[in-house]
Amino acid sequence: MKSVNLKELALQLNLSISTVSKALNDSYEITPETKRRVQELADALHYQPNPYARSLRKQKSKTIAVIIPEIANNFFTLAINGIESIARQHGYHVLIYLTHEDYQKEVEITQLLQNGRVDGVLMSLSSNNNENEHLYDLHKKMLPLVFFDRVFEDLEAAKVTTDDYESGYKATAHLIEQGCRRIAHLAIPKDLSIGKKRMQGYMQALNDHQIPVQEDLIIACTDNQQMNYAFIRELMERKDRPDGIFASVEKLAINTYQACAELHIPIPEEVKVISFANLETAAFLNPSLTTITQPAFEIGKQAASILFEAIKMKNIKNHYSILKSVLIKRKSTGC
Amino acid sequence: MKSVNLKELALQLNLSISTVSKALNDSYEITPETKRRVQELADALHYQPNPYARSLRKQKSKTIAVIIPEIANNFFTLAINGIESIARQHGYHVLIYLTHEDYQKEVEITQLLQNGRVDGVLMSLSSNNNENEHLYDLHKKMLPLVFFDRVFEDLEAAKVTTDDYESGYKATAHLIEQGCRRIAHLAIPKDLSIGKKRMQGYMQALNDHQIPVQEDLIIACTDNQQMNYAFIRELMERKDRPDGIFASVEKLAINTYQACAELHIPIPEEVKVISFANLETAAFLNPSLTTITQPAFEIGKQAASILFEAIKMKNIKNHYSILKSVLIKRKSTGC
DNA sequence: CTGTTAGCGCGTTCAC
DNA sequence: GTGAACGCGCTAACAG
Repeated sequence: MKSVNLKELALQLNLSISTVSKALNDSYEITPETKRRVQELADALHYQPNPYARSLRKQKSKTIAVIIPEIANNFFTLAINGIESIARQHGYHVLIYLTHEDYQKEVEITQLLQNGRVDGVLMSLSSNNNENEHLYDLHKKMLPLVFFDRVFEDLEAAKVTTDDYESGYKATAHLIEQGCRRIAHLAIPKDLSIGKKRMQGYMQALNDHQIPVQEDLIIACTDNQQMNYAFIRELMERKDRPDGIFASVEKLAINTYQACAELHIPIPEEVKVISFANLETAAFLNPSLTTITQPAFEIGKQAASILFEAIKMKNIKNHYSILKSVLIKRKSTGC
Repeated sequence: MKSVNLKELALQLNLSISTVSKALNDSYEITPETKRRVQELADALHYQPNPYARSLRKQKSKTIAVIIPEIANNFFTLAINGIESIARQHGYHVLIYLTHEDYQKEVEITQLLQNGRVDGVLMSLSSNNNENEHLYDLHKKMLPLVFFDRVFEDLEAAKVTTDDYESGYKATAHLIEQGCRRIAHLAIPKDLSIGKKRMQGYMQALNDHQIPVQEDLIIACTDNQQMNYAFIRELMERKDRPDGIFASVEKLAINTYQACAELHIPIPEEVKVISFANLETAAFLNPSLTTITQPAFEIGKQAASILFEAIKMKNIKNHYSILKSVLIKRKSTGC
């Protein structure tokens, strides 16, 4: 507990506290010889400046916050990976907060960060997002803020996403090329930016191929996996069930596989599936699964880089970066 | 940036700073009426105490650190989930650090935490762990420290794990009951506590069933997935290939499935696989996969709870909690 | 019941 | 080139 501080060093060196401080900060007004003496003792005693005293004095915390809806999600874990690596590079620390898709928690968390605890915030929105006053509050505090993946379009802030509209379009077009005509979309909430865009891509692709959009083929999924599963199973039990499925997140693809297995519907012979998926696992679900892989790690890195730039420049950025996803077709290796 | 502070409140209320402070901290020596007035203005101005000033004064940071080897790993994401929920419950903040299985990074990170930045540390060790001086250093600082999953046995500290020995034993015994006689073990490094214990369980089960241990059926895997895959493929290409596989982590099971698919070896007809796995995904890899599911969320919660107890009591605990894993057998639903 | 004072550890004037 | 003094914002001890 009793850690060495400047006072302790000053005492042992017969110097004043401020001299020691300057020496350690390599001030030009200190003799090289003195610097050496100070540095030597500091090393010997393993001196480390108290981060909170320093933060108080410099009004800088060397800490950023990452707010995400959930963590048991490959996209977010990869993104955190990227964020952490950039943060470490800048000598920054990373606080993590989970909203569990709960709007109330999201509000609470943003309020925790209004008091200078962090120098900047990286954020991916939860669904159930009706009001957004808490985001405007953050913005008013002039706290650098970068959205990634699930962004809030209305706010002047930096945003980093993947090409969700384009991916949704390509995914749907791919199924159409495969001969599918009754393509279902397992959709995530429309109040999420990514949900909306993926849906728009889906719709546009159908339109461009003169296939009418059927409302009953669009399944509005939520974070309740059991309900999702029930909906999907119901969908596959219909007489006029879809011949193609565009799943907007990996979990929904997994649910689909399970439902089809239980109903003895062979994939991909009778139903073709394409899904967003970011780690190898999905590829092994069924070697025939076509996946759309997002550059999650890159997104994390880029979002963090933009944040640090904003912190350094003390201004709020208003970029909109869109990174490309990759559509990976796999050959079925049989069973 | 300019945030309201006690001084500001005191000024507007014609009170002294300390009175305002006491009022907000609900001190018994302040009149209810004054408390109300203070609280009212504080609410109106959205006053929030500066966390760093408070930390400096109270020598408490309300922050803990979580150090883990990697995050793209279902066990750790679930554990973080548990940790975060308990931390929030205690009004604590969570800093996250990734070692990427790199010993040097682990040392650097532990050094970052020696200066009072955090009130306690939750840690799961990286492999390549030869020396452990950095852990003794942490311990000497009297910083509450709780290991989870990958623990360091030699240190007097709290440790929370699953029943890895028992799980390894049961997994192997299960394969033996299924008729397997040539059982391979895809092992993680022995310098990890969990690797050692799972291996011991494997060996003991073989011994108890009079099956000789064959060194060439024990594959020493690392965090290099490509090499792991090469080893596994080589294993399955042998004429006398194993009829059962005990994978010590989920990724190795996935590698096995891929190798078998490429070599046209049917699972589970010719090779039976059992693996540690903590999220639903693995179950859908192949419905026949038997999994050992660890209570990762519970481990995170329990580790965090013990840590907070230690922080509160200002003493170092020396528990050793072992939580039970669950072996889940699934029926093959065919293909 | 309220105010004055001191100091947590550090960095930054400003004298000397 | 060095040191004394102040303040970042807050809490705690002591007066009154």
